[in-house]
Formats: sequence, structure tokens, C-alpha cells
Amino acid sequence: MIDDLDRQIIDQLRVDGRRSFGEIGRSVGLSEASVRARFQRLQRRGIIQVVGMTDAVKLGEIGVHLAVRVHHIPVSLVARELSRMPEVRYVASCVGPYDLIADVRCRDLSHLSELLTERVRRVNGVAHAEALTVLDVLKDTYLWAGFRELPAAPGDRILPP
Amino acid sequence: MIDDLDRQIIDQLRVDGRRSFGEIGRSVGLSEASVRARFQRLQRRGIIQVVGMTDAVKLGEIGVHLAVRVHHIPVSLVARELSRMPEVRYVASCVGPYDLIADVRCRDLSHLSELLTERVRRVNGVAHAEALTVLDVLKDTYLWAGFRELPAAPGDRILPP
DNA sequence: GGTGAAAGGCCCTAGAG
DNA sequence: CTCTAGGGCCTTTCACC
Repeated sequence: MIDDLDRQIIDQLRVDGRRSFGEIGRSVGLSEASVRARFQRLQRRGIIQVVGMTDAVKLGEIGVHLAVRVHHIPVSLVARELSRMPEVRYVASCVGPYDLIADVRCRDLSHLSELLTERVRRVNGVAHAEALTVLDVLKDTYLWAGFRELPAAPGDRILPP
Repeated sequence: MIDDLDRQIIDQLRVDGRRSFGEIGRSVGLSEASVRARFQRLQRRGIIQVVGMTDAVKLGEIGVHLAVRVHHIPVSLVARELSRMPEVRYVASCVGPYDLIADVRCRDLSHLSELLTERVRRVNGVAHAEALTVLDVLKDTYLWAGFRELPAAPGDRILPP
């Protein structure tokens, strides 16, 4: 399905999404063309996407994490409605005390208020929506490739010097 | 602080983080060199980062969203401890029924279990941690530049054809 | 802040193992 | 799925506005 070379390519892109395929190829031992082909496969299958991520607080926006409880109708229908809203950047169905999670980005408080009261809470099936408003983002890093590379010694690096 | 040109550049990178600066320049009316300079400024200030984002479910990993309540000690100290853990990809302090949010990615259930019981719940000050395990990611898109470009007619696009 | 120009490297397609 | 090869585009750096 996905092999170790794919994982190595993903790791490099998680640190820097603009790293050139040539450079990645050199450090994983593949030609540039192969890295590109693998990347395109991964992208087509929805396994990876390279995007610019912004810090809501630094941009002066309001970031809100929503947890939603759904009653009487399928969770996927509510998810679809939420996904339609452009302010909603992330929607996932979950197991746990809530059925859905959604991440939201708004311009200001009145925009947030309109979104929550006029749209989110009026979606059929939304029984309860809990909102956590972001005050400060303390980590949003991809500096570690995740659990494959553990904290280890300070100074360790994934990327060649 | 950040002007409309910056926002336009950010919008393009949110759709495709690998879009060339030349192409961006053409569509926002700046030279390639200026787009690059602006991008680097935004990146240095932590406003944007271009990274590869993976879909936990499609990779066979387990994604968990944690909401944490902190007692007796400063939230920022707990945040710092959580940030040290490589499985933790995102940490933010919040207003609302919980004090902190953390997003976590684990290899499998035993890894998740070890992380939660041995590490997260043992951090000083963690009074309660609620976990939502991701079943399916239904939206993780940057196809809209956010609230600046509204859903509008189907077929509308941010990017030139 | 902004530009343009030159050198080098990168991206991309094609074609073949 | 991999590679090499090439033309064209992009990146990088510079000097200058």
C-alpha cells in the first residue's frame, strides 16, 4: 500500500512542503522523477497534500474548535452540511463523548457569532455544539516526522545538515 | 502588518503549497522576486508555513483530538510539556470548557494507550483529558481561501483556469 | 518595499528497461 | 516502478531603485 520510501518522502514534506523533489531524491536514494511519481500517487490517493498553514492568532483571526453531538440523524449528513461552510476547515467523525469535530476560522467575533447561531446550530441533527476558542497556538509543528523519529538527543535532525 | 497582497499570496498557497512564486506573481500582479520576499517574511514571522499534511486514517494511523482541563498550575506549563511529545502535532490554549487542545497522531492503539496513560495524564496539572478518536476525515481542505471567497456558484474557482 | 537579469538548478514529459 | 535526457521554467542572488 505505502512503503518505506513513501514514508521518507512524506517525512521530508512534512518539514518543508516546498523542498524540491531532486533534493528529496538525493536524500532517500531515488531519482527526481521517481520521487515526483510517488508524490503524485500519494496526492491522488488523498494521503498527502501540501498546503500553506496559517496561524489564526498572528493573522488576527479567530480560531475555534467545535465538538458536536448529533441526534436522530446520521452523523455523515451533519458532517456534509458543516463541510459546505467555507469557514470550516476540518471536519471529522469521531468516537468519544462527541460525534463530530470541526475546526473553524472566523474574521471576528460577529462573524463567529453569526456562523454558530445562524448556521452551525441550525443544522438538522446538531444537538449540542461545544466551542473552544483558541487563545494562543503553542505548537503547530512538523519538525518531527512523528513517532518514527523520537525526541532523542537535542540537536538531532531529520534533514541532512 | 499584513496587507492584501500578502493575503492573496497566502490564499494561493493554501490551495497548493507548491505553486511557483512566478505563477503566484502573475496572478497577483507582482514580480516573482517580490512574491518570494513576501513569502519569506511571512514565514519568518510564523504567519505561514508550507507543509505536507497527511490523512491519518488513510495512512493507517490513529488520530486523536484531546481537550484538557488544567488545575492548580499555569496552562502554559502543561502546554510546554505536551509540546515536547513528538506525537503531539498541535497544542493551543483556549477559552471554553477546556483549557487546552492537543492533536495527536499514533501508530496503533497500544501506542495511543501508552501515550495517554503513561505520559499525557501524568503531566502535572492535567486534571482531565477528554479524547475524541477520529473515524473518518470528511474535510481537510484548503479549496476555499476561507471567508474571503464565499462558496458562491458551483464551478467558481480561486485559481485561474 | 520594489524591480530585472544571469546562472544554475529544478520541473516535467517522453521513452525505454 | 524505475531511470536518463532535454527543453523550458523556476529559483537564487545580485545590483539598483
